[in-house]
Amino acid sequence: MTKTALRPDPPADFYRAANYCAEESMGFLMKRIVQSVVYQADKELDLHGLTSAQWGPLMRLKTVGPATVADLARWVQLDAGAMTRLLDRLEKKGLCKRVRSTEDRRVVKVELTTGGEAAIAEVPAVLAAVMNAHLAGFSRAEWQALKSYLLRIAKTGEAMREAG
Amino acid sequence: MTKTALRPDPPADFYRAANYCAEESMGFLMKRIVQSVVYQADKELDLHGLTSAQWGPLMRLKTVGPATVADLARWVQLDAGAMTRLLDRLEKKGLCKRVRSTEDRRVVKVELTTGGEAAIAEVPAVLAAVMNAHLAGFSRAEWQALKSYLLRIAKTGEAMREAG
DNA sequence: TGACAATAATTGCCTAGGCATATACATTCG
DNA sequence: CGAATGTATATGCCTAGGCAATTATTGTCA
Repeated sequence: MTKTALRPDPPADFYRAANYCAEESMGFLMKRIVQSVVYQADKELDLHGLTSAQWGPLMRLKTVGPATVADLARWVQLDAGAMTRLLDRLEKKGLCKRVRSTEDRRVVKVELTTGGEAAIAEVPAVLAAVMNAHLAGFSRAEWQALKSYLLRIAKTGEAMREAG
Repeated sequence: MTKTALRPDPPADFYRAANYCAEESMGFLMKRIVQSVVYQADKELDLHGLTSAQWGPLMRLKTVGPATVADLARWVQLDAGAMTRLLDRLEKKGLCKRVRSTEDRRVVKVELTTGGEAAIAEVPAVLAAVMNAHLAGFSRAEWQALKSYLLRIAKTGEAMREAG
């Protein structure tokens, strides 16, 4: 590793305590946007019997195949205990099933059932539509810029969490 | 109103159902970022006895003065019932107090107490610091661009909600 | 081997939010 | 005036997440 890799960029100095205004805050705006996106997506997907908390893990299973409880919890940034109970609800609905691993009998592999596959069939289309709707008026270049900003911030946040 | 004001921009077509990828999704990234910001802010503010749900309404009271339950609920995008209970907890801690209005005896004005003022004293500094830390490496121009993107998306989302 | 630490999942207890409903008050309209 | 309707807040019931402790299993090391 080089010196620059070890030294991340210093914090910015855009926001000041003295004149802090929520409406101009990146966090505040993003929270509103996320709420709006979730609300719109939920409105569509409720019809398929899925809540906003539930399609995340199912989609993950669809893309990466069977996964452990811990994997899924990390993916949706959820407490392991909460994930256990979320899987209880999903399993009760027959959307996934738990299989105790034979190599390591501590771990449980979670698999998507055919019912689960059917349940999330519409999810990508709904998410794409909701996202596109929120980006009305954006040029492709603006969208790319936005995405790169978000990726950078997410990465910085992740580094902060790892550093403690 | 002009014709253009009546016709909002059509949805974008950046995301497609067929190759939808969560990691590239605006919503997914923003959710992660918000979680990171809230986590970092909470870590600091827990020391002052405040949770992430609690400083929002208190800050609102600080900036706009006494407000009604409905006002506060709208501000933090919360159910009115949830806000009632949140205020119960805040009042029990002595951070705010409810005053039944005399003009309209249905409404309750919520006021910040001196204890509440003290509790949120550090909030703007903490939020500014957390936000700045997440924006490490950003130029002022990039930050401005990001803010304008977020404002546009938030506005579009709000319009969608109003339109139903 | 056997004690001990580490890891995966689960469970209990707490706070917390959404939705429907209840209660109290206000406004409107016949 | 008085019934109907609307509005502000509060309450009950449900789902849901964070944290700490528990259980079962695996790995480590003297």
